[in-house]
Amino acid sequence: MPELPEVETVKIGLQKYLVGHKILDVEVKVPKLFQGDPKNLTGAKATGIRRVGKGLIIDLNNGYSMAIHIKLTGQLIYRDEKTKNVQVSKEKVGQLPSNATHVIFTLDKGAILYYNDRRRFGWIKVLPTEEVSELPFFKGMGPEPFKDLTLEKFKKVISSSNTAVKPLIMDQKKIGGIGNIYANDALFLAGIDPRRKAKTLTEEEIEKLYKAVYNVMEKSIRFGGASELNFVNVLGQEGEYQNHSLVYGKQGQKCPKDGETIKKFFLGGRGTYICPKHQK
DNA sequence: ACCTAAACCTGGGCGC
DNA sequence: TGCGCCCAGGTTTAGG
Repeated sequence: MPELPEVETVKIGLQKYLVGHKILDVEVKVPKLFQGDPKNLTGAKATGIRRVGKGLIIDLNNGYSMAIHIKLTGQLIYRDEKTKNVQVSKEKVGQLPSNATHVIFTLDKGAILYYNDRRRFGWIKVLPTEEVSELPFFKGMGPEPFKDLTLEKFKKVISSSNTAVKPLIMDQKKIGGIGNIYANDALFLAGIDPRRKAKTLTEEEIEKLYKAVYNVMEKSIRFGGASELNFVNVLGQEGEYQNHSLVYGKQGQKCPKDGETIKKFFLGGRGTYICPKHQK
C-alpha cells in the first residue's frame, strides 16, 4: 500500500494531469480529513507536485500549498473529457463519486479531482507554501531512496542502532519512504533476518540491503505500485507489484530461492515474512 | 533510547 | 445466510 513507490506513482500522475489546472471549487464532505481553509485553494493554479517520504505536496501559484497523506486507503483520482473512458478499477474505485469520496475538487476545463478514502485515515492540509516544510511530518523525514539516501548515510543509520533492522528501516524519521511490503522484500532479497539488531550487520550486509531497497522499489515503480489494499493511480488503475512481490504475504508458500516454506510472524506489531533458510 | 499497545476506520475473509 | 471476530498497515500517542 501506499509506500514510496505508490506515492511516487501518484505524484507522477498528478504532474501529468493536475499541474496546470486551476481549482474552481472544493467540496469537503468529511471535515475531519481536511485542515485549513478550502477558500485558499479556489482560483489557484497547481504549479508543481512534490513527494516527501509517503507524503505529497501540491504547490499552487497563490502562495499556498496542499499537503496530503493518503495513509492506507486514500486515492486521488483525476477525471476529464480525455480520461473519462479510462477503465477504473471496479473493485477499488467503482462509481465516482462513491461513498468513499470525501473531498471533491472541481477544476477548470471540465476536470475533477476526487479524494477517496475508505478508512478515513488520510489527511489534507491547506497552508502557506513556506509552512509546509515546518509540519512535523515533513520536518522529521529521514533521508530517502532516490533522493538523499546515500550508502554512507544508510551505513550510519544501520550501524548506530541497536533496534531490530526491519522496524528501524521502517522508521520514517530514520529513513523516509519504506513501509511493510518493501521492508519485507528487501530483507528477503538481501538474505537478512528482520530481527537482527541493526548494528550487528556487517558492512557487506548493509550494502546488500541498501541495494535491495533500491531494487525492490525501482521494480515497484516500474509496475505502478502495489495494489494489495486500495491503491490505484490517478486514473483509478491498479498497480502490478503485488503479483511480483518476493515474500510479502506469501506465508506457507515455497521460497523461490531454496524451496523452504515461508514463515510469518509479528515484529514490532507488523506482519513479517521470511525464508528461515536463507535469511540469517 | 528502545519497546509495546492502542487508537484512528472499514471491508474482506474466515469459522461456526 | 449471517453473525462475530480478526486482520490489513501508516502514523501518532501513551505508557513501560
